[in-house]
Amino acid sequence: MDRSVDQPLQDFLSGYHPGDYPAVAYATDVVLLAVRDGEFKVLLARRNDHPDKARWALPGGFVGPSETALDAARRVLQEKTGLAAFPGHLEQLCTYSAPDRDPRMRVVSTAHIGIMYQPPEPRVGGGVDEAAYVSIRDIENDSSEEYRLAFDHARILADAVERIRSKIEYSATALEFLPQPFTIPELRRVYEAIWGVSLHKSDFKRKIVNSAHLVDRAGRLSTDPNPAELYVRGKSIQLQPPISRPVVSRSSRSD
Amino acid sequence: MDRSVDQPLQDFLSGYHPGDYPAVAYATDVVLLAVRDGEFKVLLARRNDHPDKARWALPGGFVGPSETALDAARRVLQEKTGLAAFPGHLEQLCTYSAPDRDPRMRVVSTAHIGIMYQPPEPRVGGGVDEAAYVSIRDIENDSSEEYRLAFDHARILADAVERIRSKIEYSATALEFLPQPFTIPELRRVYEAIWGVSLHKSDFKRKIVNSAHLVDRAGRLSTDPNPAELYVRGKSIQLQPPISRPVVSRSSRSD
DNA sequence: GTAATAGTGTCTTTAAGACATTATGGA
DNA sequence: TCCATAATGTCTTAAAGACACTATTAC
Repeated sequence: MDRSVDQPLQDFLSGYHPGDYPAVAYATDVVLLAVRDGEFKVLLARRNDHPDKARWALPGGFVGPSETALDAARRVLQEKTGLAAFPGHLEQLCTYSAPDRDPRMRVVSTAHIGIMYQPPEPRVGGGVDEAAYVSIRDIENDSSEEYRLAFDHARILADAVERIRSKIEYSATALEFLPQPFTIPELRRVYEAIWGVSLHKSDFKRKIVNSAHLVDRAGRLSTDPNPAELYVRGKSIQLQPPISRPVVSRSSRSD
Repeated sequence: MDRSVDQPLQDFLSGYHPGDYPAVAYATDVVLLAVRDGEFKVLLARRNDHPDKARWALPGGFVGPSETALDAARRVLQEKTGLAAFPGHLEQLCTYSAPDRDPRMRVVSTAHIGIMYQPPEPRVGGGVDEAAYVSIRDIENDSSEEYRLAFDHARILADAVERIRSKIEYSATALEFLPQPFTIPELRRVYEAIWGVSLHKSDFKRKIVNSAHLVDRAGRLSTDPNPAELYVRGKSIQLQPPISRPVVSRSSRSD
């Protein structure tokens, strides 16, 4: 336990001496998730410089001196999507602090999960030549090196995906993937895309509609063949009792 | 959106220029939770210097240059408990990055939750005069200023407590508060202390024992009046189906 | 004996899971 | 007419929640 700059608890609690603490670069990485074309996808940008040149990476950036990490994540999303204000859900995922996670210098990064409905085509430029929404399943089942992400971003993405797959079991998070109003079958397809399974229609509807104050009815105005009833979010952010995720969680649907 | 050092995404993805990024001090705060004397408690240390002099605070410290935040949290716990190796459960909670959360300078802190069985009396010294395990309920119901914590530690503690109250519903986390082996009634008292409710004995036992591979039987060796059966952790880290927390979550039990 | 605690059994209500059936409108 | 999709109804099995009861030992 002999560390060169091993700053014990007491220094933090009883006073500090400017310069005694190790400084780090503080950044954020953003996992923007969406269901596009019936598939669970993530926004990636291809690196065009070393290290990990030409690999796919999560969008990210440094946190400014007057920003919180959440502010910085929101700004990164605005820049990448081109939207004036990021309209979706944004939450903190986890902080990655391995000293060697970036070979250039010490960068501590607080990753965030963003969720929005139908994000526009990503912006390129400013040093990024290629950005795209990539299928999560393609990344998970990647046997080539095509989708081996830069830095520790594979780990970050896996953590984000698992967080969301778990969270939609017991919360209203899945509604973030849809516009308002939405139909129950649309919501079911969100679950099916995220979990990679197919769900029974009637059981699914019963669970959603019976969960207290999760969704409220909002008429029936769709122009579909057989128009489904419309719903909007209710005041509850919990799905109780939870909807249980089938055991298989990847590559088990229509392939 | 005019920020003085507003480092856009492209700088991070396409290269960097040393010195262009804002440096921060990186720290960890630790919420060490335990059930002691039948009460849900947290380890606090009283500050003996400004700012927030004489207020209770969470133990914490800077993250060393070769440490992860988790390493630093483990080290802080070793120092505070006096144990050679922290024997309990340790997980990341959340990162707090408000620019003004410490009035002295910018300190970004990744908070952690520690859980252990029967932590020893905390160590004092090294600039800390008083450290104690304080009842969560006393903090939550504090009408005086006695337990107004330093910095943003009230928020961190509230987040940690809610995380654990929620997590024991669906995971094996509650077992971390007990030694091995343990009895079902002991485990029930852990739930009762954390949630601040009383639970039905038979229903509780049925849920725990029926949850697949959560606990395994390990004989009956207790010296209690009517010795209860002993159990050890099973291989499952999930409690499925979850055990639902009663609606009231504070100050509703024996007071 | 009484009190305290551990454990068992059971009954009712509720939800889950599977599946059959009806309704609507387009190709 | 056939097909795709939305919605309803129902039947069986399993779990939740409430509660009654027995067993063991300290006092």
